[in-house]
Amino acid sequence: MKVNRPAALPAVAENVSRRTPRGEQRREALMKAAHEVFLEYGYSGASIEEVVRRVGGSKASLYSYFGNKEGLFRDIIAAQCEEFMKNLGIPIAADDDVERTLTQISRRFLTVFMQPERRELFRIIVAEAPRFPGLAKRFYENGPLRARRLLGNYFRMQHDAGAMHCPDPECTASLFIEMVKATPHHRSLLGLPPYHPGHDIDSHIKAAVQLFLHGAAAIKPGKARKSGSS
Amino acid sequence: MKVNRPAALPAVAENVSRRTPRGEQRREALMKAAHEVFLEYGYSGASIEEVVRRVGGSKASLYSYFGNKEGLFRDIIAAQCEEFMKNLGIPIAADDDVERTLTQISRRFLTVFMQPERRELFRIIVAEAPRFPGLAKRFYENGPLRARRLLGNYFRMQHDAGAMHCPDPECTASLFIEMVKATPHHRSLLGLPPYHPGHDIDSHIKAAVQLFLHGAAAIKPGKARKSGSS
DNA sequence: CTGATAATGTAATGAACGTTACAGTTCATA
DNA sequence: TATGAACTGTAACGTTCATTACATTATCAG
Repeated sequence: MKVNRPAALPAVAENVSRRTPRGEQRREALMKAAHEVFLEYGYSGASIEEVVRRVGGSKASLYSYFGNKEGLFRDIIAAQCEEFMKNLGIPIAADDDVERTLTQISRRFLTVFMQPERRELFRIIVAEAPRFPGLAKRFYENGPLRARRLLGNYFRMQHDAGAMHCPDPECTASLFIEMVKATPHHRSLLGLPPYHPGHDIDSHIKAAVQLFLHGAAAIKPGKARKSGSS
Repeated sequence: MKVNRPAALPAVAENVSRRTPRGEQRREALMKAAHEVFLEYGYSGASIEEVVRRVGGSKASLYSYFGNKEGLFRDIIAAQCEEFMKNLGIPIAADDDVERTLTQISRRFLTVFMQPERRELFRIIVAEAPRFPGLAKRFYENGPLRARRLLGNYFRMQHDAGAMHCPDPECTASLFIEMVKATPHHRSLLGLPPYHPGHDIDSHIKAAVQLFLHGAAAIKPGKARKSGSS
C-alpha cells in the first residue's frame, strides 16, 4: 500500500478540497470561460449563467471554487496580471547601437501591449479600477512598472557608458515607452486602427526613436547646435 | 382663426413633444443624475432606478425622453464628448520661446485631461468602446484628435520658421502629447497618484519638454554633436 | 374657464440575475 | 468492494432590473 502520501492528510486545513483531477480540469475550464465572458461583457455585464453555459454543467462547482462572482473575477484578473509581462523578458543586449536596440525594444513592447488579450485586460482593469483598486495596482506593478524598470536599467547602463544622457533613467524610460506605445494603444482601445492613415508600425517606431534620440529642436546639420539658451 | 400655424399640425412629425419648461428642467435633471450614475457604476452596473431615485419622481418621463437605457447613455456620453475640448482652446501665442510655450501647453493639457470628470469619461468610454464604437470614435475625434491637430499646427509653424525640426508635425505632436500626458493619465486611471514618488507635475513636464527638444542621445556640451550616422 | 396635450406617478410584468439547498454521482483510497 | 469526501446537476429563492400600461395631474392655447 502506498503510504508515501504526505503524512495522511496533513493536520490543519492544508486544502479543504482534496482536488480531484476532474475537479481541477473543470476549475480550469471554468476560469477560461469566465475569463472570456468577463473580457467580453465587463464585470457587471458578465453573467455567471453565461459562464456555466459555455463550459456545460451547473453553477454548483463554480461557487464551491470561487465563492462568488467577485471572487471569480479577482482570481481571473489577478492571474492575468501575473501573466502580463511574459514574453517581455527582453534580452537587452548591451549593444553599442542604441538606435537599433531601441527599435527592437519598441517593436517588442508594441507587440506585447497590443495583443488583443492584453488590450482587453487593460480595458477591463481600467473599467473596474474604482471598484477593484487592488487589481489595478497589481496590474500596474506587474506590467508598466516592470517595463519601466527594465528599460530604465538599460538606460542607466547607457548613461554610465556615456552613450546616452539621462540623469533619471527610469523617468526617461517611461517617457520613451509612452511615446512609443500610447498612441497605438490608445487608438486600438477606442476601436480604431492603431496607426494614423499613412503610417504603420515601422514608421511610427522610427519617428519615436528619432525624436527620442535627437529631439525636435532645430539643428541644422553641419552647424553646431545652439547650446541650451540658459 | 389663426391659420398661420404651419399647415395645421405640419404634416409629418415636426416635434411630437410641445416641450414645457418644467419638462425641459426635468430632462436636464435626469441627464445630470444619469451622468453621475453611469460614470460611477459603468453602463451595465448603472440602474435606471437609481437615476430616478436621485432626481425624484418616476421612470415614465425618463423613458419618454430617452427611449431606453441605451438611448440615455448615448445622449449623455455624446454630449460629454462635445464638451471635452472646452477650456483647451489654447491661445498658442506665436511665441519665439518654444520651450516656454511647450511648458505652458503641457500644463494646460495635463490639467484638462486629468480633471476627474474627463478621466471618468475616458474610463467609461474605454470600457464600453466594444459595445458603443460610435461613441468611442466621437470621443477620439473631439478630444485627442483635435489636440493633435492643434499642436500639430503650432509645430508646423515652428518648423517652417526654422525653430523646430519636424517633417511630420501632427505625428510629432502626438508623440509629444503622449509623452507628457500618458504616464500621469495612465496612473490616475488605475487609481494611483499621478506622479511617481519624488516627482510632481513640474518636474515631469520639465523632463518631457527637455527630452522632446534635445533628445537623449549623448551630447557633450561644447562638443559638436555626432551627426546622424546614416 | 375649458379642453387638449404634455408630463408625471403608480403599479405591474416578465425576464435575468446571484446565490443556495439538496440530492445524486464520481472518485481515490483502504 | 466499501466508504466517505469531492464533485456536479436540479431546482428553486429572493431580488433587481428594464420596460410598459394606465390613470392622474400640470400646463398652455383658445
